[in-house]
Amino acid sequence: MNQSKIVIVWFRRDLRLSDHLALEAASQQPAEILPVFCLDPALLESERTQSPRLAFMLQGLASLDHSLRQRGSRLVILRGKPKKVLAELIERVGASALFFNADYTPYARHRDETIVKALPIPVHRFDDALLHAPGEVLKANGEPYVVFTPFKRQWLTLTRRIIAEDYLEKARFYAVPEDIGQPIPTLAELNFRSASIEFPPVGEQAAQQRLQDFMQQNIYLYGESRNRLVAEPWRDTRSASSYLSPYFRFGMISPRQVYWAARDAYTRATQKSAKASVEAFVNELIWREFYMHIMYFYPHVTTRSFRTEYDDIEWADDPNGLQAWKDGITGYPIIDAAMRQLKAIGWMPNRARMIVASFLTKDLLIDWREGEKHFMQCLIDGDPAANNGGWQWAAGTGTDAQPYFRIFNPVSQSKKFDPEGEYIRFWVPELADLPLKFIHEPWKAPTLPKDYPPPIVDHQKARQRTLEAYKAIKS
DNA sequence: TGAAATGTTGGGGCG
DNA sequence: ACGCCCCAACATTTC
Repeated sequence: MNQSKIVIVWFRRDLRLSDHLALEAASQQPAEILPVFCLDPALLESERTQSPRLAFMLQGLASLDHSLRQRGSRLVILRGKPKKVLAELIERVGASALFFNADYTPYARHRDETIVKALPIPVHRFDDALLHAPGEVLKANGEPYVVFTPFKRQWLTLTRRIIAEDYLEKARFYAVPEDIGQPIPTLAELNFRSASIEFPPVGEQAAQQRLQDFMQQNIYLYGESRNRLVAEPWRDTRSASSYLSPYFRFGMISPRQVYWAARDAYTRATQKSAKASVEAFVNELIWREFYMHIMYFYPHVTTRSFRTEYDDIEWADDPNGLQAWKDGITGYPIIDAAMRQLKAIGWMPNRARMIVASFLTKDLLIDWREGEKHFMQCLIDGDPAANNGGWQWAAGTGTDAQPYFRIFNPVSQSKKFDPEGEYIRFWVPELADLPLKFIHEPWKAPTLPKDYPPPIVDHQKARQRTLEAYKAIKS
C-alpha cells in the first residue's frame, strides 16, 4: 500500500489535459493523480473497430503519454475488461477515488453503470463531452427534442464556459512505478493489419494548432466553402472544412473550447457573411450534440430506424453493388472519388458523405446499416451517434430526416460541388485527362476511359424503384 | 442540407 | 401591326 493518497483519472474519449473536467476535479483532491487508459477487448473485437481509427487512437495515447511524462508521470495502459483491470489497479496502488468523463453511447453507459456499482471506492463522473449533456436540453414538457431547429434554439439559451487553465499547474501527478501497466501496443500486437493511412498530425497540440489556424481566417468562409469537396483536407490552405472531427472523436480538444473560439471569431467579424459563416460552423457543433442526445434517449436507433415504420422497407440484396460502392468502382465519378478518399485517408468532407449515403440508400437501395458499418470501419472520426444520425438522415428513416423522396442526383451534385472536377481528378486518376465536359458523366464521352467502369445503375430508373419501395411503406 | 414534373410568363420569329 | 407558336426562363407543385 502506498503512503501517498492516489486518485485515478480514467481517460477514454478525452485524450487531452486542458479543459478536462474529470482531471480538473481530481486535481482539487489532496492526492496524486494516476492517469489510466483501458484497452477493452470488447471494443477491439468489434467489427466496427478497424485499424485506421485504432491507429489514430494509439498515436493519441502516445501523445498523451508524452505530455504526462513532461509532468513527471505517464499514461498507464491496462488491457482487459475495465471493471476487472481497474479493480486490480485500485487494489494495487490503494487508490481512493476514480474520476472520469461520461460517454453517452449505449455500450459505454452500460459498462460505466456496472463499474460504478462494482468498485469499492467513490466514482466521480462528469459531463464533459458536450457543452450541454443529455437531459439539459428538454422541451417545456420535459421531453427530449426530436427536431433539430427547436433543439438548437433551446441549446443556444444555455451557457457553459471553459474551465480555468490553472488546475494543471496545481495538479500533482503520480510518478508511476515501471511495473504498473503495459506499453502502448502496436496494431500488429492487437492482431490488426497496419493501416496504410495518411494521418493528420495527432494529439492535443496538433488539435490546438488546427483550431487556431481555422479560427484565423477560414471560419469566415465556412458558409460557402464547407460544401466544397476538398481532396487533401489538412494540406489545403483554402481549408473548406475545419477538419477538427478526428480530434473531437478522441477528445483531443474540448468542445467548449471550440465553441468559445467560434464565439470570439463571431465578435471579431464585421461583415454579415463572415458572421453567417461562424453561425454555420456553430450549427455543426450543435448537430453533434443533437445526435448524441438522440442516441441517448432513443437507443433503438443503433439497430433500427428512428421511425420504426421504415424498418419494413424492402432493401435490395446486392452484395456486388455494396462492394462496388465500397471500392469506388460504381462508374459515377463523384461517388468513386469520395469512396476512394475514404479508404485512403479515413475521412471525407461532409458533403461527400451525404452524396455517397444518398447513392447507397437511394440509388442502390441498400440498407443504411451497411453504409453506417462501413463508415465506422473506415472513418478516423467515426462516432456512433453522429454517424448513425447522418445515415438515418440520408436514408430518410431518422429524426429530423429529409423526406424519403429527396434523392440526390449524383451528376448534378458533382457539377455543383466539384465544378472544376478537381476532386474527381485527384481521387480517380483514370479520369484525370478527361475534358471537363465529361468529367461528371464519363459515359457520355466518345470513348469511356480505359479501366473505368460504366455506371452500375441508371439513376433515373433507380430513383423510380426507390420511390416505389418507400411509397409501399407509407400506405 | 433536392430534383423532376408541371405550370406560367413573355420575348421574338414568322406568316 | 397582329395573332400564333415556340421555347427559354422562372415559379410552383409533386415525389
